Amino acid sequence: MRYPAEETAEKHRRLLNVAAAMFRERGIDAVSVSEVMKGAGMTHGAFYSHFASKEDLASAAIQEAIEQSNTTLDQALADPIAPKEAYLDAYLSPEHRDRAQEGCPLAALAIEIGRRKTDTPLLADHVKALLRRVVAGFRWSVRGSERDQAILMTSAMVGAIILSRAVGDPDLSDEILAATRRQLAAR
Amino acid sequence: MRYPAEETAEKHRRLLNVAAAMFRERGIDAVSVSEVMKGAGMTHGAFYSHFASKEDLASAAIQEAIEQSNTTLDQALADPIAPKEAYLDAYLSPEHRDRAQEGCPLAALAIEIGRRKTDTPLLADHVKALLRRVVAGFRWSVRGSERDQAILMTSAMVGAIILSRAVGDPDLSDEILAATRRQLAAR
DNA sequence: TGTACATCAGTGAACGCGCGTTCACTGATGTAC
DNA sequence: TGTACATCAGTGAACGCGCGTTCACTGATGTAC
Repeated sequence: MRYPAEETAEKHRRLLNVAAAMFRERGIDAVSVSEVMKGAGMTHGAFYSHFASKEDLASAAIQEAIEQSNTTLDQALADPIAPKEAYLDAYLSPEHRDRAQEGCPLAALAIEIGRRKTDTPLLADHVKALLRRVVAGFRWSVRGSERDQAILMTSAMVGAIILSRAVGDPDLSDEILAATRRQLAAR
Repeated sequence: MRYPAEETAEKHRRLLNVAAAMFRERGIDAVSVSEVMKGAGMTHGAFYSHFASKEDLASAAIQEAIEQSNTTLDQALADPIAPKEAYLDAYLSPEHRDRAQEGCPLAALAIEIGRRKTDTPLLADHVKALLRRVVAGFRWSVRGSERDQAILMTSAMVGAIILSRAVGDPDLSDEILAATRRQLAAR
């Protein structure tokens, strides 16, 4: 049967949010179309009224996750005293490590996206924009190499979250986050 | 038919090497048992004469990849002049980025291993040993925080390779490697 | 404003396919005598 | 040293299963008049 336009748009939005969360938590390949549809309260057949393919959903969900994650940086940049420290605190926190489904898409999907190639441009644009904002928005101790420092910071943050999730050991995991935070805040 | 013991052991070794390479290149989930067997020149049925399950092969192949990757650090530590710079040069090189199949298992599999949980202890032990050797084997500019510096270095190296593989853009990819290298060498 | 009908998002059965795993079978090797 | 036979790695067909995708059907909505 036909449905009201606003209801359809709302379901589409719900689908994107559910997919963006499930993909980040478990990986794109490991999540089935049926699971996403079930998560949004529908049956799998309706999927193709919203997206042309799973590949298509993946791109849209990655874009959605990128947009969501940008608000974390927005909030840190709004900190009048120490935006860099606010960003480090939020990103390198045990909460972020334990909640991949609403966390940084780079830390959750970068390896998988690197392999599927289709969505690498999406990530490239995101990283470029991220670096630009980080270079301009944070205070850097060494002059002249701001962009290099922003790249090191980004690499280390992404790497630290990934490693903290990959080592089961809670002590080592916490230490990786804390040490990376200390080192990056000290510069 | 029965086969000579040495021939069987050789096939087992070949299986491990093929799996360690294919898993790093394409991810554990994306590689099928049949593909690994074909890569080792056998048919899929023989797989269960060598491993109890794909899960079992995954653990063994991760261990194999870890051991292989340790020789990269061995070589750098053997450098009499600048072991840290030698390690950074080898790890943060375009060659390493482009050859995941023979590269660092952390950069290739950390996210997937973080999700499957079974093999997180393997990675924890690897990271602990890696940090110990890096702390002891490299020269550190700031005294007292050697372990923190080693953790930042490891996080940044792993993150930089993952990001350099995830952004399609060749210029940005090269820049991420070069900037991370410059920043880590400067300390 | 009321009526007739085309639209199309959602349902659930069905599709072909490749997955991990099992199994009956083969036959040279390694062992017992 | 020669003979008889148990072993077991490898083959390839077959298993059930879940995947992404397709399809005939439904029926309230939105549109045309």
